[in-house]
Amino acid sequence: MKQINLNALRVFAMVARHGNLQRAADVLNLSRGAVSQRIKQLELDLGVVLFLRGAQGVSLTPEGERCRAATDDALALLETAFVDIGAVNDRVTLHLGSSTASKWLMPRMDGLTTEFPKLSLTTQVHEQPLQRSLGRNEIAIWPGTTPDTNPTHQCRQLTDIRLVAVCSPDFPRSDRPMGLETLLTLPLLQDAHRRWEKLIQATGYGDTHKLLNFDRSALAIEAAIGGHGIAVAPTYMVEADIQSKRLVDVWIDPEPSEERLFISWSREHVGGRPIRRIVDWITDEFAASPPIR
Amino acid sequence: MKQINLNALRVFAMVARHGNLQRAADVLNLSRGAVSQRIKQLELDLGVVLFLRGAQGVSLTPEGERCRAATDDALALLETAFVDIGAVNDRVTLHLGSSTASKWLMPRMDGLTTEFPKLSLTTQVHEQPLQRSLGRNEIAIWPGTTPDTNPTHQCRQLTDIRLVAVCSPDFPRSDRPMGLETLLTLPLLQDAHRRWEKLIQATGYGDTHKLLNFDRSALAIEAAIGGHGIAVAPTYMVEADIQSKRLVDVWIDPEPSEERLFISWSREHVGGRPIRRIVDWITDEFAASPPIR
DNA sequence: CACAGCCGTTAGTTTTTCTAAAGGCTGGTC
DNA sequence: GACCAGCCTTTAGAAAAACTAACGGCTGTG
Repeated sequence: MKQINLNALRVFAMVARHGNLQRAADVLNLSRGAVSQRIKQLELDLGVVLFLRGAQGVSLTPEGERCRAATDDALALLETAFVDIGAVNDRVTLHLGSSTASKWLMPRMDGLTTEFPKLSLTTQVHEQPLQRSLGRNEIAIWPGTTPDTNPTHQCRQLTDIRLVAVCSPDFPRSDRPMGLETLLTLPLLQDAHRRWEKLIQATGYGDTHKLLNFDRSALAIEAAIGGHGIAVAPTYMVEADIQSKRLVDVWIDPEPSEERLFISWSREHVGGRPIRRIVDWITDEFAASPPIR
Repeated sequence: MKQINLNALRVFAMVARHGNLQRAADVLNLSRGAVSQRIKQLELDLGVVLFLRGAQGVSLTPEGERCRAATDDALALLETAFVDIGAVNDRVTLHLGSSTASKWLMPRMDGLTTEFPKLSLTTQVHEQPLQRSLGRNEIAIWPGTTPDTNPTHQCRQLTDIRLVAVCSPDFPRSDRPMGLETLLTLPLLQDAHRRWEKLIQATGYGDTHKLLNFDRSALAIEAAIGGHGIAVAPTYMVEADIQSKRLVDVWIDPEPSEERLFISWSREHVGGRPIRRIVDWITDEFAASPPIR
C-alpha cells in the first residue's frame, strides 16, 4: 500500500473536527482549494471515501470515522510528546565570569527578560573558562586573546577589552582625567587579574603603591563605589555604574588590551530555540555601549 | 511552534530503528542525502538534536529517544488503523441484468473467485439500467447502443452483441445450420426483448409463427435446453451452455446488432482496490470467448 | 428567483523533496 | 603514515508536492 501522507492527516483531522472545509482551511491558514485537494488525494491514497459532501459542510463516512479516531489518537500522542520536548528546550545556560555576571549581566537582566519572556535562563558563573564542549543550549562569554577554537562551537567577538580606572564621584581627586603618575599616588583597588600591578609594571613606574586586592572584579568595583580607592576594570564591567553616576572614570587606557571578550555557543543550535537570538541580543547590547568619554 | 513535518517522522523512526542513515535510506527508497536533510530539518523544526553522528552510524540522544518512543507508538497506531481500513474496502458490487448474471457470470464465478480470493462480491441484478451514478466500488455491465455518458463513470465496450439461435442437441431438426425459413417453422422461444419478433419483422417473413414468450432471456434459454424450441439470444449468454453441450447453435445472425455490451465503473476508483483489476478480468473473459462456429 | 455558503477543479506559482555529485570524518588495516 | 571502507553532510539543480487565485456548480433559505 502506498505510504499515507501523514501531513494530510493533520488536515483531515481538522476537517473532521469542524465538519466544514472552509473553516478547517481558515484554522490551518490554507485556501479551501488546498484543503479540498488534500482530502481528495488522501482518499485516493487510502482507497476509501472519508467524507460525505453537502451544502452544509461535510460529514464523516463510517470509514472516515474510524480514520478520525485513529488519527486523533496518534496526533494527540505526538503533540503531547513534542510539546514536552519543545518546552524543555527553552532553557538556556549562560556561562560567564562572576564579575561579568554581576557587573554586566545583572544590570541588564530586566532588558533580557523583557525581550525573552518565556526564557528560562540559568546563569552559571565560573572562575575559569569551561574546558568541555558547550551543549546545544549553552552560551559562554569569556575573555581571551584568541577566539574559541573548539570545533563544535561557534564564536563571535563581543568587544575589545579596554581598561578604565574608576572611583566614587565623591572620592577626593585633583582633576580628571588624571595622569598615571598622579593616579598611582592614590589607593588602588585591583582584582585577581592583578591589573594594576601589570599596568604599573608595563609603564615602568616605581612599585611603592597602596594596593587593595580582591578576589573578584566586582568586589573591587564595589569598593571603588564605596570610596575606598581607584579600581581598574574593563569598560564593560563599569559602564552600568558610570551610567548610574555611582562611579566616574578618571583614566582610560589609550590602548585596548590584548584580550578581547568572546561569546561562544554550540554549533548544534537548532531552529525554534532562541539561542541565536539571545546571542544576537547580547551582541547588540555590547555594540550599543556608549563610548566612555 | 512551527508544525512538525509528520512525514519526516517516518524517516526519523526508520533511522532510529536502523541506527544508520544509509540503511534507512535503502529501506525507504531514498538517497542518503535526502534522509540526512530530512533529519536535519526535523531537528531544526523541533529544536532538539535527535542523533549523535559518528563513523559507525548514529545513536539517539535522550531527546531523540523520547521522540522515537512517541513516534513509534503513533505510527503503529496509524498503521494498524489504516491497514484495517484498506482491507475493508475489498467489497465490490456488480450491477447487471439478471440473465447476464445467470448465463454469463454464474458459469464464471469459480474463475472470478479463484482470481480474487479475498473479494467480497455483491451481484445486484436489475431489469433496467441504473439511473444513478455508480459509487466508487461499483461496476455495471449493460447493453446499449452508445457508451455510458455519465461524466463520473469510466466506460469500456466488452463485446458486440450478436444474436444466435440455439436449441437442445436432441431437438428434432433437419440440418445445421438452418435457413431462416426453416427455423421459423419451429417453436420459437423469446425473451422480453422480443428478439424473434424483431428478427421476423426485419426479414419480411410472414407472422404466423408459434412463439413462446418468457420474462427473462435465461428462462427462454432454459426452455431451449429443455427441448421446447429454438431460443435466440446474444452469443455471450449461451456460450457456456454450448461449451457444455447442453445447447447447439443452429443459426447466427450474420450481422451484429446495433447494441453492444458495455462495462462502466466509477471514475472515483482509488488506488489499492481491485476494481480496475476486476474490470480488466471481465474484459479479458469477453475477449477470450471462442468464436461460435 | 436571488443569494449565501458550501465544495470542487484548474492553471500557474511557490515550496518542498529528492537526486547526483562532491567532500569530510572516523576507524581499521597494512 | 597511507590507504580504504563506510559513514554522514552539503550543494545545485530537477522533479514533485503543495498551494493560491479564480472560476464554477450545488443546495438550502428567504
